[in-house]
Amino acid sequence: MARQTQGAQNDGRQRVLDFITTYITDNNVPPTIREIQAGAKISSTSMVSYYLKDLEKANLLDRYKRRSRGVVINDPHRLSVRDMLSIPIVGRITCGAGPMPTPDADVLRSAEDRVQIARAMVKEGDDLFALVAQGDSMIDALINDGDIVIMKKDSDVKNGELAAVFLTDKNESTLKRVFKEGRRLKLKPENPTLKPFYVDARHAQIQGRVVCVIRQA
Amino acid sequence: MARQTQGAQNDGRQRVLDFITTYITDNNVPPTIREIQAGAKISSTSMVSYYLKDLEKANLLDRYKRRSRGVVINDPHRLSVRDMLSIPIVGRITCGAGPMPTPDADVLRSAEDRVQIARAMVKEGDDLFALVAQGDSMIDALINDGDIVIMKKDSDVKNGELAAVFLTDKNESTLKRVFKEGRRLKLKPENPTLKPFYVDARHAQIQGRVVCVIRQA
DNA sequence: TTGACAATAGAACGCATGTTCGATTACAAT
DNA sequence: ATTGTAATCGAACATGCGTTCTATTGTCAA
Repeated sequence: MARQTQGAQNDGRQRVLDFITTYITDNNVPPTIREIQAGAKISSTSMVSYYLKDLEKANLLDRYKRRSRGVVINDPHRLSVRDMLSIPIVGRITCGAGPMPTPDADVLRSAEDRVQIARAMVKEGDDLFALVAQGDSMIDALINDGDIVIMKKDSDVKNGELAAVFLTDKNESTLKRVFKEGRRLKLKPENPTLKPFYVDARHAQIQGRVVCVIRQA
Repeated sequence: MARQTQGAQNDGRQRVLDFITTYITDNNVPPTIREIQAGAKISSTSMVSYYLKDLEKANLLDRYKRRSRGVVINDPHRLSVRDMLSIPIVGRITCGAGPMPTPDADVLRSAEDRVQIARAMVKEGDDLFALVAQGDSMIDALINDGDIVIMKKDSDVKNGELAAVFLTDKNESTLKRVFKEGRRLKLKPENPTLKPFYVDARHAQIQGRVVCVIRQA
């Protein structure tokens, strides 16, 4: 059974751990020993050090020795800013007439609206931009009005990837799964109830590959 | 025109700013003056201080006086851990027979798989859980096999919200926009090409509201 | 009780780190 | 050249902050 003091000690330990956690999320910086002492109501810095050593042994946190604010929470679920991407929304897609807006450097930088997504959600983090779907014209790609489509700029895609294709003869863009079949492209709607169709590869121009679709309620 | 030295100074300033930015994303902690000095190749700590004062005046960063590592980048695009949510994936939905898995406390805590999304993406951050769509049975909700559906647990929804409804007489769940019309519910597919249908409110049980749908390529 | 040991205090020690300041150099305008 | 100002340097100074050490108390087992 647990000793009486064990309870008190765990209390202190827990308070320290909790304080550090909330302090980091609030301040984006770990606290100092003395800040922990004050915030977690510990009676002395040596007690904080004592608990810290304990928590480190229990693998609940890591420490950088002799470095100021050198304590990090050891939680696999814990997120860091590295895990997030902020992607500029460069325009709208109608999937109707005309090519879709392509992002140049200026637009990317000046973009006010952005989507934040987890880096884990996409394989590659470069050359990404986002578009807002407009209208019902992309139902067959399972994309609804208002959906945010995150794309990677690319002029070529692998077989079976969902991509934006500009059809020069029809002067319109469309989102389909692309399969190269000799001189023609098979364009397969994302909607499995619809049939694929075929176009001449010379009249099709790949604009980018769909990386992620986000629909907010 | 700019002076010759102006260029050199801006170089230093820029190097300092860049170093701080990358240091923070790498270490989750701002650097010390001397770390900046070494990392940005500045010749003395007083020069770092000089640049820092400049950058602060230019509103590119904020500082906490006399605090170790007391420098923060002032970038509205910059994210912090507060901006993110980590949502447990509690199971799969087939939208076929049976109710969909509902999350109890145990499942939530033990969930290994999680989705990270920006807090800005959802209005409320509590009581969220995620499901992975399975099969093609939710095409009329514009949800595809493998999509991640983020839901808020709730037994009631506002008119017009996309919700998971369990139909007791058919013993199956479905995702539809729900409109209360007296004693019956209008269930409208998210797919605008499909017609809504009606059920008796006594045979329908709302399980939660769809907050966000994420499709990865 | 007594011995062993965890828990606690308090303070001092020493390196880490932000700050300051006088001296020096570089450059542009006069 | 001269002068004013920005840029730079080096070093000292003053805290900030982690660490350590000794002494004391509390608790359990024998």
